[in-house]
Amino acid sequence: MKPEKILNISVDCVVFGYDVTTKSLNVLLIKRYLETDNDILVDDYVLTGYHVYTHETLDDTATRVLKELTGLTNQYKKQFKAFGSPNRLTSEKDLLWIKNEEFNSRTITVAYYFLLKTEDVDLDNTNNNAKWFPITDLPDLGFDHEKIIKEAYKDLKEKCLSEPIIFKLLPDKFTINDVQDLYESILGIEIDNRNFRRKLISKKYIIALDEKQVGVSKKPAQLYMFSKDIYDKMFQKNYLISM
Amino acid sequence: MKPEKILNISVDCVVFGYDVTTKSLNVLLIKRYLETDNDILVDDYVLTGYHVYTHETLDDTATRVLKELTGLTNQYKKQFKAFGSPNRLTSEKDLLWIKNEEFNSRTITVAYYFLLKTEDVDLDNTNNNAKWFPITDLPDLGFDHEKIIKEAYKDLKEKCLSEPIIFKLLPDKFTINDVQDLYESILGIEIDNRNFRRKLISKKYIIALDEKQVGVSKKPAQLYMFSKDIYDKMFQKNYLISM
DNA sequence: AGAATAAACGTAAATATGACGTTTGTAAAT
DNA sequence: ATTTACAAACGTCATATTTACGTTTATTCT
Repeated sequence: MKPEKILNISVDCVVFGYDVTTKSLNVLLIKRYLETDNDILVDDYVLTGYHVYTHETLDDTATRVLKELTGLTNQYKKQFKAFGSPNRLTSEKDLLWIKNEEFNSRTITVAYYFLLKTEDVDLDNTNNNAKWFPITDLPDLGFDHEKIIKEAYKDLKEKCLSEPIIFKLLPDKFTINDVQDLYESILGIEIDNRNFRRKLISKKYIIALDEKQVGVSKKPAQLYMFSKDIYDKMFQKNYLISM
Repeated sequence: MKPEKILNISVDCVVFGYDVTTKSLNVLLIKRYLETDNDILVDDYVLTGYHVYTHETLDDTATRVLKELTGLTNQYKKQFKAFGSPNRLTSEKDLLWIKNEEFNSRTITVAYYFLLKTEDVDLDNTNNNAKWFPITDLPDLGFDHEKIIKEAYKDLKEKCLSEPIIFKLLPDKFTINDVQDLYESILGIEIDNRNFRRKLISKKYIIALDEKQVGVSKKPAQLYMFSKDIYDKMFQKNYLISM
């Protein structure tokens, strides 16, 4: 009962970043481009990913990918799914590209997503042609990366309803409306501001700071922070059966 | 940027089965045994898993594993995590076993869990020495399979709070108390029967049948079924932000 | 000083939850 | 045939949460 052929494993990373000013949930993608004398053969975007070294854990590989892409470490990451359909990479474009990169069988990938602030990434300092795209307006994507992004997004949607991971996407100091805007961006829904406000402020782990927004042209909003310590202490998760 | 060494991939499956009569959530495990003339070298249990063929998807592999283990197809399955630490398989027992089976590098595994009814599995018809163990009383486990089972269980606990997957573990016709017992088994909590009853019956997708239990020595309980159709139709999931 | 506007607060009805006590229907025992 | 045992099934009330709105306040800009 041996496999017919040895398989190759890589880790692909969906990097989510939230831009507070434009209120846009973005994905970081890198440009793929290949041309002959008179033809553009490949011109689209892909996720970053590397092959897994045998001496490292899958988490290590993901961390390495993010480091090389953004220079960042210690960002929230989650392994959300492995993709391994045998015909993942059969489009002409992808085969061309794989030859070009001298890979020979990039079949199975373990996918992670990262949550960070767009402002923490200095795109000019990355060697890759990396660029942010709103999750609602993705470009042409290579391989099966559109599918991978969709699945990551789906997982993020679910996860942000049961855990306070949303704060990983926000600056340390934020307004109530920032949080609401982010929820609305992720879930694609509208939320009543008055009710949302009341509910969020009532949480013990949402701490009002002695600070307000500066440089805004209207009434400046109160700034808050998220206390992971307090959240962890009251960690008796809401085990209500809601179906 | 090539990997130092080609990696091998397998799929391991955690098969959960619920036994309505004993009210026990069980895991199906297979016996691992190896001895020399005067020594027992390996004597424990493991999950079933196979290597991934290049022509099949990961889902296919999982389906194949379940089929060969139980004869069943079309059971609920979920890919919940990939495990790939480089030192997963370093215990003496495991190395011995791997040599014995002529595997040479079983390093990365994509793990699935299945949900089914214990009554659907005919253990006498399986060639493997398969046996059910209560999740609360697992035997000695080989490889890193205890960790994998724990993660599967954790995922199941979370999942059953947000989706009606619990009915995959129950017979088509069940009583309200069956459902409560199962929730209690999975979550390890006690639930007030009167409140649970009220809540469950109020769901439109829980259909009262024109049938009652037979062969019980007390007041026979009303039987119900779960309507996936109705559930799917009212699929506007409870997008409440509960943190 | 006044206008404009986002931030922040308030209220009342409807719904859901949590913690209990009570009644009912059936099989088995007498 | 009546009684008994017992799980199934129903009921109630106080409290908490949600939903759906209207109103006030603080600040910047003109």
